[in-house]
Amino acid sequence: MNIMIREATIATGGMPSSPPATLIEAAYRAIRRNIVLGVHAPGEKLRVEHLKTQYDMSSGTLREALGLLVADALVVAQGQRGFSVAPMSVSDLEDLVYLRALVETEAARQSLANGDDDWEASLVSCFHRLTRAEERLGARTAEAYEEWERRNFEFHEALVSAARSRRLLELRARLHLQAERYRRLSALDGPRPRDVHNEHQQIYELALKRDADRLVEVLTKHLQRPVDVILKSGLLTPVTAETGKAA
Amino acid sequence: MNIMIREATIATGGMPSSPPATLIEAAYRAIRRNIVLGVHAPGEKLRVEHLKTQYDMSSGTLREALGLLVADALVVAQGQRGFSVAPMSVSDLEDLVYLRALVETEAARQSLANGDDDWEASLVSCFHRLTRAEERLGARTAEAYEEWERRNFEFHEALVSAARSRRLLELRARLHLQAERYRRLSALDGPRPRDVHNEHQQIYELALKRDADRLVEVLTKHLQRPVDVILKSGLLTPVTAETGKAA
DNA sequence: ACAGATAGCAATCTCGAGATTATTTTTCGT
DNA sequence: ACGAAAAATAATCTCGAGATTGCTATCTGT
Repeated sequence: MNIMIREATIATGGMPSSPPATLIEAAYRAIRRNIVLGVHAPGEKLRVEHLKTQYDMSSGTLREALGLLVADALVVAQGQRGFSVAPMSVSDLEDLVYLRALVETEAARQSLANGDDDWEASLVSCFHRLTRAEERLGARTAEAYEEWERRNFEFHEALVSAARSRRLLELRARLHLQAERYRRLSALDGPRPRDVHNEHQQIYELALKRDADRLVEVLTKHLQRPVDVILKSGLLTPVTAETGKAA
Repeated sequence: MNIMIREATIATGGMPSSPPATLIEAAYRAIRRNIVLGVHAPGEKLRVEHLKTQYDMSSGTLREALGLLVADALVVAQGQRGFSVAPMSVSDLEDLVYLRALVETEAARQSLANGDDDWEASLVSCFHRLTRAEERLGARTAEAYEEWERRNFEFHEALVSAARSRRLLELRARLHLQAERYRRLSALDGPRPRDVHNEHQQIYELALKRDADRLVEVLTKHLQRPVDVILKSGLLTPVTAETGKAA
């Protein structure tokens, strides 16, 4: 009846992903993508009835998909008052970046301690690809940005991939996903390719030198940067999108 | 029709909890409790059909409850092959304790940095109650143990309660919940009240002295202790309940 | 005119049956 | 007798309708 829906509404969220086996997963990815892209604004109420017409699925399926999104902290469930998109705010961003710095730096420390030759090889490879993507970023095209985003993700993933703690890596992935909405926001203001590349270069070199302490410093700054961009650009007003109609 | 089910099957999971507003939450708590208590063994397949007769609920409701438990990492969903209780293993325990140490010590650092007079007061109060509960632990009754567990929880909660990061505290709570199964296991081998009390005393004093570095040391050891107990007692065999029939 | 209460409405929560998929058992061929 | 394919079985996944709950607007009384 509505099988092609999968092909139509689903899009890989940027990172490599296996095809969705179940309808729930399909709905989950579709809604997640639309939240990250801002189609569903922060604070917006997600009425199942309305979503049913939008995604052409049954209420039960959508409910379960929303449940998965609640686990990702992209949707909040208000008791028996339905669901709504998780609000964005400056304090939430600061909290998120703080925890990401903690987790990301710890994962990096583990990686530096455990990384073998294969790890180094993949880091070298990913850094090379990232550098090329950063060069192409001058074109200011959407495709170039998409590729840079993917390469950036892969580079940071390769950096921490030698960490042994399964939970730490899962947590890192979840926080990365939560940060994606804010990342989109800071990208609107225009990135500063040169500074970003310099930081990546430092991270790369320090990682190969196994200088964990200095790497942690640079990584922390690297994660902090988008916060400053967003704050100074005023894209995120102090009180943001509570009811869904802000500037 | 079956309203009294709530009263019958639901039991507060140990920590203070508001009455469940929705049936899903009721099912969630009931199943969670049974997993923590070991009624549902690690690795056991949770067939919805079977659970339906056990909890007297509809399949949809149980599915959503299981979804919530997946978010807590107490249940794993294997694609479209149904749900099963998250397995327990030595490596999983080590991973869990490692991350708990990271999160708990970081939260403690934040608390020491931000804690005001009210925080100190609640810490003093909780430590006092915990001490009394530890004295009563000599009775070896189930009630005494239940109370000690509650006081222990409250003491550690009070310790980190001044931390500002919302996500950090939520993560901490989630990890605490995941650790509860292993805690039950180590409790079977018999606790060593004297050592535990000594550690609590140290933690208490170092917290009031705001000696973060030494507190982190003691806290880490404190969290590590149950691991040693479980390993030495052999309660957790190296290969555990993967499929129910070890390899 | 304002406050409280009641009636109506909308959305959610809950449920059981049908469709789809994975697993097991049986059967056939070599 | 052993291996592989196919049918039967059992579970899950999906769906739409009914019951319950929360919210809103109107109405009445002071």
